[in-house]
Amino acid sequence: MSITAPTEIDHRTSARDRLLAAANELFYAEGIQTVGIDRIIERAGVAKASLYNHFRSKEELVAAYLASRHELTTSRLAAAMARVDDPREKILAVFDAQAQQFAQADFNGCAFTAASTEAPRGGLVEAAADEFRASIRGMFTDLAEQAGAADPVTLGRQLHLLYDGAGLAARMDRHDPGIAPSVCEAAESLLDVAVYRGT
Amino acid sequence: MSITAPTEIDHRTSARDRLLAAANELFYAEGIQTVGIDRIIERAGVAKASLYNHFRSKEELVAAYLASRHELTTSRLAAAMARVDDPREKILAVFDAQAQQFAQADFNGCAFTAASTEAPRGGLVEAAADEFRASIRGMFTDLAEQAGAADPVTLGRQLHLLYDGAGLAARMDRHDPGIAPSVCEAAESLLDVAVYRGT
DNA sequence: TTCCTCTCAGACAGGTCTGTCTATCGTACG
DNA sequence: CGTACGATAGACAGACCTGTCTGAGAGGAA
Repeated sequence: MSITAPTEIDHRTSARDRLLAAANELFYAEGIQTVGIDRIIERAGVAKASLYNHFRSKEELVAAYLASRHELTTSRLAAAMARVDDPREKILAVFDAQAQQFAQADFNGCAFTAASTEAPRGGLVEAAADEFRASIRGMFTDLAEQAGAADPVTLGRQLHLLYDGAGLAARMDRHDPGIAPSVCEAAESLLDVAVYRGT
Repeated sequence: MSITAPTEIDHRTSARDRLLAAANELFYAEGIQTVGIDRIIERAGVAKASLYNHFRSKEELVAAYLASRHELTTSRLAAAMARVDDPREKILAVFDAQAQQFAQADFNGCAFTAASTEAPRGGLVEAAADEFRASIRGMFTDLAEQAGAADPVTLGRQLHLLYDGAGLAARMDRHDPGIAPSVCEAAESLLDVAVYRGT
């Protein structure tokens, strides 16, 4: 855990990007309340006035951090789905991509869930979380429909439940390696029953 | 909630109980970081010195709050399970009891999950969360075995994943009424596949 | 009575935080 | 060359936090 230079700060990149990178690292690893503005600007190598020049408040910085997470996660899932053709395999590819995240050393659960428990209700964080969840939900519902589920809305919901539970358990149980296989098995079971195909 | 009897001992436990009740309300509804000691003692009608007479620190008060939650939740689930005989119905009774919690107006997700995202790693909160999760996991594994699952450990894990996901989704999606039925259906599907019984 | 213990109300210290402001520095551009 | 602008370092205000301490009150026990 080298405090000195965990990430090389490239002063050619804009102050805004450096702030977002620092926010990503620190907010995700340690939480929003415990990481103060001073730590962000120190890591980013940026003056405090510059931060408040790019973002009106800490909450806006948090919202930008979540927006970047949203983009990163959905594009990663989209890439995983694009690698296969069969809808059923696309669903499994999503859970596979999720499992790869669990294996990362810096994995710390869903950023939106964590931010939502720390932020006040009705703010920018809640809005960002709602948007993210709607996106994931839509993805699963579409996949359920393509896979031929009799009730795509319900199967989409169930897959989302599984996705949520997996992310939460992986954080709470600290990378328990037994989670990922159980998740994939469960997804297949839910699929089988919903598509009425038998095992 | 014991009625106050004017003995010395009851006065002592009364202050402690009032503090725990206040902690339960405020920590659960608003989070641990955002609720300060002053709000706790004001709600409990207790002096600050009395709080630090009963608990060495805020973290210890939080740990006591989580311990009371642990006891409350596990006894509620045990009562729900005791009402039926068939192991399969016991499993559904657990998810039914959980769904009843979702319907409560003050439901705000899993207290252990929330506390864990706010607390530093390696403290009393993490220990309490680990204990709680192990208890729930053991319950599901036992039920899976009683239900005749071919692989009770895996089914127990999957039911736990479902339980986690349901609690998380119910908070993030703000009591979406579609969650509970989907959870029960999913539990049945997982059971059916694991017990090899067909639908 | 006197003592002893618990309680209350609140001041206080020492630290944190966000957001604003000043004052200086470097550099691009007219 | 001169000017304008963005960035920097850091002080500052105002609010919050936890945990300690003081002083006083109430009630049971010797």
